[in-house]
Amino acid sequence: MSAKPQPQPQQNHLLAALTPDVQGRLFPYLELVQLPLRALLYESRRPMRHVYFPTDSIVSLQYVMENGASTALSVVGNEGLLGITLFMGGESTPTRSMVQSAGYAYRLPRLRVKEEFNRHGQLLLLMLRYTQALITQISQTAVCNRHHTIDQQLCRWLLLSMDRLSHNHLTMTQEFIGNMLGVRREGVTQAALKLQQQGVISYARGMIKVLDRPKLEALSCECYGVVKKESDLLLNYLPQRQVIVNTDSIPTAELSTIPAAR
Amino acid sequence: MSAKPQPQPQQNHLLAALTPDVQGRLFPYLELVQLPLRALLYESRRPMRHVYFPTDSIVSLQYVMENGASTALSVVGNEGLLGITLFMGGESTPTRSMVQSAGYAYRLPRLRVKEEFNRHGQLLLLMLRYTQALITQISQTAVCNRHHTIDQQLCRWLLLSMDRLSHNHLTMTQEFIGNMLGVRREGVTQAALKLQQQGVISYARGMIKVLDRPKLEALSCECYGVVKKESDLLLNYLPQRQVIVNTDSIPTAELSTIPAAR
DNA sequence: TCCTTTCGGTGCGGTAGCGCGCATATGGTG
DNA sequence: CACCATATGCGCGCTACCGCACCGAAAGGA
Repeated sequence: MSAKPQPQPQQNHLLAALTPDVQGRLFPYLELVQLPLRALLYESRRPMRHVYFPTDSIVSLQYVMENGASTALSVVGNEGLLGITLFMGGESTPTRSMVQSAGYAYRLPRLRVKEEFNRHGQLLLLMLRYTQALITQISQTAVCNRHHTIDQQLCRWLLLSMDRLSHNHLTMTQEFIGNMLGVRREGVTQAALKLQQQGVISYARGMIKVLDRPKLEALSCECYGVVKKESDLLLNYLPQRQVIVNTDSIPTAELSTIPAAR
Repeated sequence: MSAKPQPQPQQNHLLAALTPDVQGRLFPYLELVQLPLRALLYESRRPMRHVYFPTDSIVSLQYVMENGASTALSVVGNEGLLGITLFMGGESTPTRSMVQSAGYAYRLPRLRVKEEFNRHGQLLLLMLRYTQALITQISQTAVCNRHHTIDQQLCRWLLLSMDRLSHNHLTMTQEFIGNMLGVRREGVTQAALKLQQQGVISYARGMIKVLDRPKLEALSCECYGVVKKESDLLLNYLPQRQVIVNTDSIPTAELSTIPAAR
């Protein structure tokens, strides 16, 4: 957060994969927004106004139960987008989207998306493909929740998050990870301890560094591999063009934020 | 299975919701197939040739792990269709689809679906809406797997299955349900015993009867309600036309079957 | 500098669900 | 009618995880 980043639409793989003509139509309407940690892009059952394309932020989809406990269903970064409901035909979902790693995203008003969608072109195809990958990820979360230990799930979570970042460290507390996985903080502590003792990660007060990624993958359950493989298969785009865009004074999206994790 | 059923395309809600012109284009290509218990419509990572529209059968999507254990991700009956991957842009998925309650389904060759899909009309919209409902169901499975007891999950499962049948009895053993929920058979036995003692269900050797549905709903976790509500919201179609079609000597789809549950 | 808040580490009793082994009933088949 | 495969019931020890309570250390604000 110290050095000014230089977000550009093409950092998002979906935006980058569009052909110039589609980009020409859409990019003028893109709005760059800053996403602080814990901000909510969508709340459960509230109308959705934009579709978000993360560049260097990570957002997770979660379901919040009646008693307040939550579970993350998937992780979305620069490989994807948020707001699939808008083009799938609904207006809201029972899930919410929370920023899990601060950063930037471009967003497009609902109307523009629907407009472009109705042209039945490239954007439609891309979005559907991405939705398919998302379904795989949610499915695998279900499987993992049923069959695997917290240790394995932590590995999966770290890997999924790392894949969406350009560096090897994550800013999140164990309490936070517990909320994501839907387990106790103490459970995460135990799992993290084991990983640290094995030299796979190191951490301190909300900063986690991955030291040995191959080992992390080995310790993870098959779920990570399945999701990764399927995503790569589905989202194997054209090579991405590089465009340099310098930006300044980017607004923070007017979003509600989760207080402190209780 | 004693009395000959009279399947008709309109028993499937999605087919019924199509306007006559679309029906006119598609129905000539519909093929009625019989789906025996435990038949596999799709196997993991195998090419998919048809889209299936169940009339009175129930099919579940499941993921099979490397060690052979499985978990159901969702239940599909006459409210939906199987093979969303075909129009989402993939050719296969890591999940398989297994018949959970024998019956009939109409199927459409892949090519016809894609053709109609490319017209970007009603079928596209319907399918996307259904996909959204399916995502909700899979998500809720993930939540349920994490947070709820076997007792609650059994209730959810029974309710989801009942909603897709026109009668109040299910033909499935506890062993089978265990495979679906990804839990031990003994766990299901315990849960079923409790339900029977409370007079909510009665069962014997693979035949389960639901005696007190309201109580079943009360004993279920919130997951069932969320899925139901969201589906009703998304799939709230036009009133369905009734057409009587008499059929005879319906072929069984050439499908592989799971041996006996081990 | 002090004080408060946050983060991570630990221990303890309780429980849901697992793996396993075995007993019993029952419906279908020969 | 006899038999057998199948479906269900039950007990036992074990493990992963939970809820709770408490601690110390580090970070950060005043």
